[in-house]
Amino acid sequence: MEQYDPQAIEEKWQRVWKDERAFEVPNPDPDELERHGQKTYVLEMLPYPSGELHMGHVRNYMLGEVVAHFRRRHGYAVMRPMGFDAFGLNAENAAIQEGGHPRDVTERNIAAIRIQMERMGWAIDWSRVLSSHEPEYYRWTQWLFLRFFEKGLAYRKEAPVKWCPNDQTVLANEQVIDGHCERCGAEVEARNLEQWFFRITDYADALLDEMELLEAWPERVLTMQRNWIGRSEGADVVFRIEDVGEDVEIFTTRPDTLFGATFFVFAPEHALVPRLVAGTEHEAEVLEYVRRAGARTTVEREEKEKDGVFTGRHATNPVNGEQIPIWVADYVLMEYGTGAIMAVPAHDERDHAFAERYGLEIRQVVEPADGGAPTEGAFVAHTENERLVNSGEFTGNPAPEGKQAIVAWLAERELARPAIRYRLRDWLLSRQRYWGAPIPIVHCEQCGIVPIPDDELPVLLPEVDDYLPKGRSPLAAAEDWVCVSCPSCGGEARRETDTMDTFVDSSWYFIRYADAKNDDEPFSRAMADYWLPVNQYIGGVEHAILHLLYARFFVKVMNDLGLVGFREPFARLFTQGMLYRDGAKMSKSKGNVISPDEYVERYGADAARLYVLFIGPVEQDAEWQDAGFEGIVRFLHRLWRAVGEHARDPSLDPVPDTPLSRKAHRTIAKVTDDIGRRFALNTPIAAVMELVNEILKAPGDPAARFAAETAVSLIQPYGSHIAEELWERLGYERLWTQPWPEADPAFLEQETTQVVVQVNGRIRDRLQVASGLAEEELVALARASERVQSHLDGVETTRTIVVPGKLVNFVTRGGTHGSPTDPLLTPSTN
RNA sequence: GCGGGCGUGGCGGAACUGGCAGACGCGGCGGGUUUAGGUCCCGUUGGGCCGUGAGGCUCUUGGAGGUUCGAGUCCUCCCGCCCGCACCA
Repeated sequence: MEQYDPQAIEEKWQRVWKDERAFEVPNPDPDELERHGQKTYVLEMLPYPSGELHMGHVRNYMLGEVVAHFRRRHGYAVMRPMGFDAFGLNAENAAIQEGGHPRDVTERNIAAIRIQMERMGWAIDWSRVLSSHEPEYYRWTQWLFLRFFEKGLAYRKEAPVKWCPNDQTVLANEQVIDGHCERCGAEVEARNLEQWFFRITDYADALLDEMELLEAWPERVLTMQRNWIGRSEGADVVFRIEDVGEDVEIFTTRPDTLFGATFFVFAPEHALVPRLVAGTEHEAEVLEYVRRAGARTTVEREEKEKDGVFTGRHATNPVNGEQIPIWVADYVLMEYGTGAIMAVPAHDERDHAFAERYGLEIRQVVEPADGGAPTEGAFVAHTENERLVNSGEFTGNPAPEGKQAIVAWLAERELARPAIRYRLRDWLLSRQRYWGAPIPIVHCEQCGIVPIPDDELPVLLPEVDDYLPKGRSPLAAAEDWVCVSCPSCGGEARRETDTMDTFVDSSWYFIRYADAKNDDEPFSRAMADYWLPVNQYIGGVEHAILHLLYARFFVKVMNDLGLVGFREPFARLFTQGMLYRDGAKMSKSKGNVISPDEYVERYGADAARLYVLFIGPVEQDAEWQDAGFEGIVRFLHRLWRAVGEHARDPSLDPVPDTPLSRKAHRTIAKVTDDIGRRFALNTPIAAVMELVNEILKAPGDPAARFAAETAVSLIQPYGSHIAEELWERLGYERLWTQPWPEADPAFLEQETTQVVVQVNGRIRDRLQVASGLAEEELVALARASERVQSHLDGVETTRTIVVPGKLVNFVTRGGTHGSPTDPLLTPSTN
């Protein structure tokens, strides 16, 4: 048999798959959905076409590849589509760097990635391919925006927003990490701007509660989303400021500590602050403080020691009428709650630090239920069981009851009500950038904000000479495009010039795949409901609170609008680990990417396909190591040789019972369990390596051909080309359509098994014994062993543990620290 | 600080429900093929001690305890690393 030539066979099979449309899955006839067989939807997150694929991508897509092949060969119709997240800053910045028009650069990148993907031989249904920058796609993104707008779920308002001075655009809260732009790392600035928002906060509870509908999501991702949504239960409480005749609401999660509120704090940005001090001796000092605080960045505010300034005013604590001093301090944030707090220095670390610094009263009002002497002026952390002290008529109550009682008491006087607050903010979706879907809105002097009628969609992205970011949308420069007549009154109007955040595009693409060619609607509900929710979604954990939260929100809204019949987009989520190199995440900006191209060119796609999975557990990060790659290349050569040596052997039926046929069946069982149940994709490769090694060591085994066929069949999801070629050389056709092999239990059961014999838990011998041997006989055999004898000589056996088919353990008097028990033979509990 | 994860040979990792620790691969060592190097093939490979030898004993999964006949696996405490969240009232 000739040498293994990956280039030749890979080209050959890729052509066959293309010609035969091997991985295209047509949609069923809408009237015959029930008669359709089993189907499944496997999806990996779509790439940004901001460059070419690197090995990190290859690893990601190999996950879906193996799952898709595995399920297809289990008889499922598998939809596994692919697309390109083509709009947005990633692609646009790549275009700016390369110096071309974003469309040209993006489309060039898409073409290059598609070639790479086809060269990897991935079983993708290319008939459903989509790209979010195409009018055929973003037309429906705009259409969906309008549905949201009609329901009041997309709205425009002026608000303090995060501005990235480098990317020259506003950002969503989710895109700000530690005060820095998620994309470019520049420190973000606060600005007051009129922007478009999605009302995701209306869905905060649904996003939390409906996590129960998810079949399998990593706990880590759910936790991140829970933290991000940040639901807190407590109460809004009114503090009256008599001096200026104002009632101010604050939010607290601990209304039971109201008796410990010894001062009151406003955020510097709070609108009431200037009025509070107007004309007083404190005015200059307070306004100066407010000015300085405004100049500080979020990061500076956090890192410095807490400071603030007294206003000279007092607020009334509603529970006891006490007049407490009002301060202004920038550790209180305008963005959360009401921008004002009651300070309870005895039980809040931040308030405590502040009180210590300025000599304010610290009054303990809760204590652990099991007593403990209260220390004057100390910070007392909250505990599981605590009760109120120094709290008037509420003293002695356990904290939870005290909380309710105090709120109820205040509510009767209209001074408080139960309240729930979220950390989650509405999703800021408008961007002052060129490369995105235009927001389909016009601004009319007469009618205000007017949506573009559906039949005028898409609103095409205009051509402009200069698409570089300027701080206002480059679309504004396309004067002809901007000036339109109002769809409502026909008068003069101007188009909205902001574009949509690219996360809008990717919040519904997974439904479009189900009906990708539909020109009349974004997708037919029948097809969407047929394929979705996605059975297995695969992607990086970096999208835990951006894409994955937005997509869930979109689906809930679409469900409420009657567009789809499901509430969650992704039933099962798998987050794969990152591929590192030189200790850093592989990324273009760090310059440490490894392109699959040179490896594919030299060793073939199959070697790369296997190696990215063999490197370690897919859910864990992995460090790229060139050295290990050689091992996979050698294995493929061994596989080629092992199968070649037996390709002309007769195919025996039934397969003889030999060591090799047994090994083959054990391998089937392991690989099937690893892929199907455990989602362990590295160990199946090791198992097939073992099988191949044994074939090479036992050339005369009459089941060698069967073992070789098995190895080929099991490695097919990984090394699809070599497997297909060898399958053909074995005299068969189209392995990708063949049923997955089944392990025959008769071959799994060994005639003899190895039993470990221990004395006091230490291994003294290993015995080959007949399977299913009675316990008594097994013990007798074990006891008869010479090596065991030497350890049992002259000592009394107090106990004998038997695990059938596995182990015998003799326990002797004084042999272990455990207490000896009477019966000579103790049946094992496991 | 809170939440999640991880810690196993020289390296990547295996051991899924407590039952042979180190599968598989890399690297190393020895040998074969080769004019030579590389490739390729075969063998071997956790540490220590004893034995001329076959072999035997013993230690070992970040550390210390515990449960158990038996612990990498379960429990408690500690150490280290990674990730996420964090003046959220």
